[in-house]
Amino acid sequence: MNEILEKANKLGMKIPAITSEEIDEAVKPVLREMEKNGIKLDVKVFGKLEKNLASELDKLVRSIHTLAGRDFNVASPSQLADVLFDELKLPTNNLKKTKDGFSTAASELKKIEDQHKIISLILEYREIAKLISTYLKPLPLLVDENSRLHTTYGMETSTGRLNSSEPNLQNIPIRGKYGEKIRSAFVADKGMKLISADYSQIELRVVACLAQDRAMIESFKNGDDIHTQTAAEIFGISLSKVTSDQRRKAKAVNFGIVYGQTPYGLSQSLAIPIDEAALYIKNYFDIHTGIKNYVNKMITMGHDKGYVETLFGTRRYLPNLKSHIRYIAEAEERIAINSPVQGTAAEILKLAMIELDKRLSTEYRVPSTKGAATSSGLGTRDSQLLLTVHDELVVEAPAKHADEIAKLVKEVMESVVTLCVPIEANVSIGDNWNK
DNA sequence: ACAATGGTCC
DNA sequence: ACTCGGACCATTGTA
Repeated sequence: MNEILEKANKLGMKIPAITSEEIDEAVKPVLREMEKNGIKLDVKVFGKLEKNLASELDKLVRSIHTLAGRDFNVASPSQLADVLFDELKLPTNNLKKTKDGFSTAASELKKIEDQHKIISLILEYREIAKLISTYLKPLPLLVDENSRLHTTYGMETSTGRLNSSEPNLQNIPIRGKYGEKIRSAFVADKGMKLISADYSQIELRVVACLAQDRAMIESFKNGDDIHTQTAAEIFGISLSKVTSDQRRKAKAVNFGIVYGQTPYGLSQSLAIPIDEAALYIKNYFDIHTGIKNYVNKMITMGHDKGYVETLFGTRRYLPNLKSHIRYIAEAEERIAINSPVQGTAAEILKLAMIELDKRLSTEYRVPSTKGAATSSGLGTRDSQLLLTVHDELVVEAPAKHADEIAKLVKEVMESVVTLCVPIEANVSIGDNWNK
């Protein structure tokens, strides 16, 4: 048993006596089953959306060419940079540079969005082109005879997370103008429902416990809105005075904590001055001394042992920690901070998958030898795990028993480990992945 | 075939 | 001078 686990159990957390290697062995067959199950895609919805967006895209290209004064390939960053910065002479003050010339990344273009009408059109072009080329066109070509998509899950990431490829079903759009529409095309089969369950702030809860951060543990125990709580702390105001913009900034601070926060990184993600970002971080660490200690501890451990590890013992080796090139060493420090958190969260989800698969097959699955209902009253089809997206599980279940199975999913996810704070899963039932 | 750039997700 | 953690994939443009 590793140090972290020993200490965790002493602190009253109930952590199963199992190693990361054993978790991985046990989750493998579950993954193979999920791959075989697949998820149904409503190809018609995709077809209609593609048609509509293709014509949108066409209009956008024409408008962009008109505003530019000539035809060019909007999808080419180098041609686009020529048009924007050489020909239209848009300001390049705060813009990041690439190897040759200025960046045309969306985050950079947003800084000059009010300088020319063409910018917002380009951003819209990019959004739509992305959806068509990455999702709307390729995915329908991959469905089987039952219109189901089958991904391949891998376990070779450096933190212990799972990955999904061919196709990747872990980056299906959810935000933006068309995210919901795309997700709604992932549907339950006839007579079935999709149950989607995601952990709420699992990584922050994990780091609160790994770091034994008093303030954060208190917040989670109280069931506070963690981002509002953080806003009150870093702005030095009372909870009721927190504005939505302050909450947004605090949310970025909380995300940053898990990534190994730097003033520069926070300033980039919020598009604010570095000084301002540095102040937020300072204020945060003044209150969250546990987190501050955790950060130092992981870096020290990385230096002493050459690796850091998760609750269940997944190791991340850190050969670059002693690099004399500053930014290389600093990047490795952020990895040292993030890996135990991201990796532990991944282990918790794997444990939930293993347990849920077990419960679904013993309690809610029709024996394959018979087509008839069982004593549990289920119909002729199984309930089954379909997808895993880092902190989310998607299950397909007979409509008649969706409520019951949704309760089981939530129960399993929330009790598979007992951390120092409650872990909460939000569950929804619907005909598609949207809800 | 491969690197660079950009973008989607957690 | 210059970066935030982990993935996968599309397109462009060069080799």
